[in-house]
Amino acid sequence: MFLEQSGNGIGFGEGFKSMTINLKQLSKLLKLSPTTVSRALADYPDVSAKTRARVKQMAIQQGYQPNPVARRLQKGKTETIGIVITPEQNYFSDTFFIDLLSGISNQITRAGYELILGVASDEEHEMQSMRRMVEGKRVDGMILTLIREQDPRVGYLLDRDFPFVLYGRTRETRPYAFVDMDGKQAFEKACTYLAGLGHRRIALLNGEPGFMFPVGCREGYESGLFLSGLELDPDLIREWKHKDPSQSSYRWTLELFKNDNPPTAILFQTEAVNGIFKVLDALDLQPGKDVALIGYDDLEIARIHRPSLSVLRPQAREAGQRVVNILLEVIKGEDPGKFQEIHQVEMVIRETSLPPS
Amino acid sequence: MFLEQSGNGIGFGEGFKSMTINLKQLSKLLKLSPTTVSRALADYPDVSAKTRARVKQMAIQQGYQPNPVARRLQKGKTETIGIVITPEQNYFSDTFFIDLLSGISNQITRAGYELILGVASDEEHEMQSMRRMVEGKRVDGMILTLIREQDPRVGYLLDRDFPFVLYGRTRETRPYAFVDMDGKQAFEKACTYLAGLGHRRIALLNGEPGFMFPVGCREGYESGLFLSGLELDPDLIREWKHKDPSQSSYRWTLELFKNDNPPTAILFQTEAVNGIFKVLDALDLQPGKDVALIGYDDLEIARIHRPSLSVLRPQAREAGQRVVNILLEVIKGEDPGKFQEIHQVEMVIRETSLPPS
DNA sequence: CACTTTTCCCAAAACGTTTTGGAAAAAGGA
DNA sequence: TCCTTTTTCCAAAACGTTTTGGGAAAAGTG
Repeated sequence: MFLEQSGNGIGFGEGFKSMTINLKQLSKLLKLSPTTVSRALADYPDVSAKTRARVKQMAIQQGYQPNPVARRLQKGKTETIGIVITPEQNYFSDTFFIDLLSGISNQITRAGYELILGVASDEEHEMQSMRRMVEGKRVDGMILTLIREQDPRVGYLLDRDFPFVLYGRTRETRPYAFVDMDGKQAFEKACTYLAGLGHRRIALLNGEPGFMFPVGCREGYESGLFLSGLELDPDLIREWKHKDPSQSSYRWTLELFKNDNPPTAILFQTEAVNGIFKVLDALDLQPGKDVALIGYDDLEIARIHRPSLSVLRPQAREAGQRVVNILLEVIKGEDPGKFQEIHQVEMVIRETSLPPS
Repeated sequence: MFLEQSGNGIGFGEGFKSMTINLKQLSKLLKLSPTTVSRALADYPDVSAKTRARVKQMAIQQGYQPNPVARRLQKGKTETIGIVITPEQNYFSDTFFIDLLSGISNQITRAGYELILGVASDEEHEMQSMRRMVEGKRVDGMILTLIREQDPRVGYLLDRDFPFVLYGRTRETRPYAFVDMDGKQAFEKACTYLAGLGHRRIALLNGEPGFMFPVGCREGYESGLFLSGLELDPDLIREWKHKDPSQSSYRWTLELFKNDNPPTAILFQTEAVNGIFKVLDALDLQPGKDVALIGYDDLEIARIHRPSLSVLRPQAREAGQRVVNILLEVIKGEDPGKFQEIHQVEMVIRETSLPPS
């Protein structure tokens, strides 16, 4: 046996397993009861300052760390939170998502919790993976991303009073906790900015229908047009469809320019970025000069590209941290309805947002 | 209190917490001892077929699932395996990595295990995150990716006999388990293929130095040249440097064509894909027609691009599944040295690998 | 029928913590 | 000095499983 081999020759000498000391052994070393040692380490007031110091010093010296599994059993908590990702939406390969995940992970670690990850190929497996975590008592709370307008996961969790926080929002009347980016404000701001530069034909390449986020973006776009005194032209709006290859971001953008009266500016979601650059290249249009562009998400390519791309920049890391902090509160028993945050999105003006030529 | 509220009004009636039944309650319902119920569910032979059936039926009816935390404590295993990702390397946004992760996750779930995820910003935090998992007794084994030539993680884990499997390889003489892609064979194959088409100036845009994978790729490239009777021109080799913006894939590719005698074909790693397309566009060179291209990883863009991109396609999902199966064996106590797999990489010829014009 | 074997079940211990409910010792008050 | 209060510690129970080590009943065997 590979791991067990070094278990215990003479008492507990060397090797991996024996490097790890438990509470009973530590208390024996200190000639104290496990109770006292446990309470000393947890800073209970009913242990004297002197012994507390002694205990802590010995704990450090011996490299004692309480066994998390045992603590979880006793405390009746898993100290674990779950998330399920769906690689099908290429959403996942956005740096934005990595930033979100990074914020989530770091905050969870800071709290002494664990993040368990499920990878699901579609909606059905997504639900299945979540149910396994929830009903299998594997997590204390769930984080949900990529929220749909009608999202069965939210109803499921609300029905059983299970703690969760959304990154995003859904159509649900019961109160629940969420952190969302203000897509409406962002697109409104970008739209009025472009209109302020003199653009009159502003297109929107929006995210996939069915998801909640594009709804707000469209509202912001329409509101931006209205505030600028511009008419809405339905022909200037395109929606990404992930499953439909005939709607690839390339063809999608191309159609826009087949218009008799093509746009002079484009607002777009991340999904469109590759297609847009290719189409502009193909049509020999200079980004910024011939067509103004403002994208969503500050991808690496947006900074590196020449001309550099103006973008709406969500603070994904910060949002991830907030999601975790809120979830921990909800797990503690706080009312989830108290935690409904809408974060502002910064607009970063670079080189692709010039006035029309 | 939000979650606790429904705990126990009359015995245990309704609400989330009470939906979940434990072994003792189940055994009471069956008028059996917890021992027997536990053993019935685990298919021990010392419980009669009749009662086993009765137990299983009741378990299903009551939706009983053993509390994983309690089982872990008793079994002395966490039933959990850990992985740490580093978003800094933009490696992580490859669909390849998602495929790998997807294979890993699914296989782990199938085994009834859990995958816990750490996100680290640099090498130091990577190590720190791993140590927390290992020394904190939070996992039974580790999966390592993005392996460097000298990788301290491997020595650390070997030193304490802790189970782990590498996706990739490193320079380490002690035996350890790994699953690696045969980059050497892949690049040799691609190189000889291009040479066979008549190309004489074949460039290599390789991955970041310090990592192990590009080493094999370069070997394969050199071996491919040799087998085809071509001379190695150091000027046709470029290496990606993530931290150095002056070495962006764009400038990187551009340099290649500043050569008096530019390449007629390019072999490249994923990191280069954006830069290559941009440079070719800028120089007005048609991929395939003017310059033959074979990339690594079957990214979405490789299929969608016109002309579609010939690639070397690693089977990341399958590799992820193997990694998990091997790790489970190693955790069981099998000798890790027995598990050293090098997987072949398929070459997919599409439209960018034509003879020189 | 008496003895052995097989079948079927279970009480108790164990995993490593934290919490509960004291109890002994020290300190304070009269 | 005696009683009360505070300080400091600890034994035992609990969390929900699985494993250990039988033991009673049923089934074979002669």
